[in-house]
Amino acid sequence: MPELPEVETTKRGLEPYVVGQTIERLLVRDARLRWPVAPALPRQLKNRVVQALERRAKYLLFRFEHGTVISHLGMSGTWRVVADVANSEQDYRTHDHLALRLGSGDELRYHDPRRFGCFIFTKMPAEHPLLSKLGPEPLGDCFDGDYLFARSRGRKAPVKSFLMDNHVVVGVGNIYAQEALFRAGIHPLRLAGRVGHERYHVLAAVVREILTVAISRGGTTLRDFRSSNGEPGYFAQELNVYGRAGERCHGCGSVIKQARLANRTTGYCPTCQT
DNA sequence: AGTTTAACCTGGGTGC
DNA sequence: TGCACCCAGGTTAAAC
Repeated sequence: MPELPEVETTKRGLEPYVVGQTIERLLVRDARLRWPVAPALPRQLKNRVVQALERRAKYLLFRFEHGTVISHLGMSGTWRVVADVANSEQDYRTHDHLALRLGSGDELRYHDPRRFGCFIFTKMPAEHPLLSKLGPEPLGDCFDGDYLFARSRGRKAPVKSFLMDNHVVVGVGNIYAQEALFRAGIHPLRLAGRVGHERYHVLAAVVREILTVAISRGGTTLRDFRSSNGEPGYFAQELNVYGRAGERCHGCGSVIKQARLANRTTGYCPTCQT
């Protein structure tokens, strides 16, 4: 589920429930996430106050006075808020791996069937390997066509791989990489170093627009964090190539093709994308 | 150093 | 029903 827009939506949804709250208890029901949840973590967080909840790339950052929890949703992670938890403590669902009991009486529960997510505490987040090498935010000021053009010179990887590289720019996942390249008219297999300045200008603008629109969609589908999440709609109606192999291009009517790139399915229009 | 590949997991769908 | 396979919104570490 989580691409950048959903992580952002999750962050905005949790924020009012968690910021300023004291962690009364962290319950680790299953520590086997991408990296095991440290046995010391419940003790480290007990009675600490969440100063802020932020997003960097697809990471959620729980800020405390003494450090930061770096959390990721992996491929299948979700958070939800359970209100008045004293009366519903036993209704944990399968794959509810973490439970954060808050001073308010609410409980934040982390659910992740595939367990690709993580929940790591560090005192120096800026130096943490997971964060220190990340590229700029796609919705931030540093990301534009000039930047992409400069970074891509000499690169021989396909432009789609380049766009999905977290060292280049963060938050562009498999769906939005495909959709952005379609809208920019760029073939996903074209070498990054052989895409021109003007096309990178278009690509950067399109990435921004797609993510911005998707965030607005996520905000509507995931607004109620106190009930179980409905499946996000992602803007299924606006999808042009993702999951559409064999169907007709919305632009020209050609049959959408599919390629395998870095083990990821990649749809594209052989006519519109060059 | 840049690029590709394998690996981490569960669950849902498909085909035999 | 069962089973064997393939696929899935991500990312790192290892291998070319």
